[in-house]
Amino acid sequence: MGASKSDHFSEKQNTLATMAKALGHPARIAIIEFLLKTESCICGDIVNELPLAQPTISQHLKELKNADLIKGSVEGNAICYCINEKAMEKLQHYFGNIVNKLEKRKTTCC
Amino acid sequence: MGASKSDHFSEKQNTLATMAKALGHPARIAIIEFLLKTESCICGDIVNELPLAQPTISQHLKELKNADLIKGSVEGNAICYCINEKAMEKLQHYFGNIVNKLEKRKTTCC
DNA sequence: TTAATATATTGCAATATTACGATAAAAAAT
DNA sequence: ATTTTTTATCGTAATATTGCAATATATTAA
Repeated sequence: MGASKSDHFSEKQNTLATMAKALGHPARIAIIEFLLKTESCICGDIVNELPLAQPTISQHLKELKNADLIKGSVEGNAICYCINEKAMEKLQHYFGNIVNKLEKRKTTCC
Repeated sequence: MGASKSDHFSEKQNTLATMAKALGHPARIAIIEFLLKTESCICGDIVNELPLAQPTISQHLKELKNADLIKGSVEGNAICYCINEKAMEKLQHYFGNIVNKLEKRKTTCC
C-alpha cells in the first residue's frame, strides 16, 4: 500500500505526528531555527540562507504552515513568516509530560 | 531527485530531523504512548494494541530505535522495548529553548 | 502601463516510506 | 528433536516526499 492508516489513530496522535513529520527534515529544522534567530520576521531571506532553490523552500514553508508550526502574513509584496509559538508550547508540553511520567517510575527497564 | 540534502545541514539539525521524522507517523506516536502507558516494558503486545500487522510494527519499532527514541533488550525469547528517556529530554529541551527565546522577544510578529 | 520583486504552483524525475504476506531466525516449552 | 512463541527480514506494490526548472500570480516601483 504505502498510505498511512491515519484513521486508525486518535485525533491527537495524528496532529502530533503531523507536527513531528513537518519537523522531520533538516531544511525545515533550519527554517525554524532561522526564524528563531532573526529578531524580525524575515521572509524571502530564507532562500539566501539555505542551499535550496526557491520553489523547494516555498514547498517546505507550506508544509510547516500546514502543520501549523509557522504563520505567514502578507507584508507588502513580500510575506512575513514566523514561528507559531503555541505550536512550540504544545510540543514542549508533550515531551515534558513524557519525561515527567518516566521520571515518576520506580522501575527502570532496558 | 527525492533524496534530502542532509549534508548541507548541521549535525544537530540532522539529528533532530531524524528524531522528529521518526515521530512523524501516528503509529509510532501510538507506540511511544503505549510504552509510556504500560508500567512494565511490554514487547509484542504492541502488535495486539495497534491495527497493523506484525512486520509493520517491527519496522516502525526499528525506525524508532534507529532514531534512538527507544531501546530494546532481549528478554528470553521476547524483546523488551522501552522509551529512551534521554531522547525525550533532548526534545523537551529543544522546544523549551525555542519557547524561551520566543517569550523573550518584545516584537510580536504575524 | 510596464518592469521589477517576491512568492506560489505545476509538472516531473528520483527516491523514500508504508504496509503486508511469506519466510527466516532464535529462544522456550514440550 | 520438534513444536511453539516471538521478532526480524525479504520482496513487492502502492503511495508520498524531495527537489527543481518553468511558469504563474501578485504587489511594488518606475
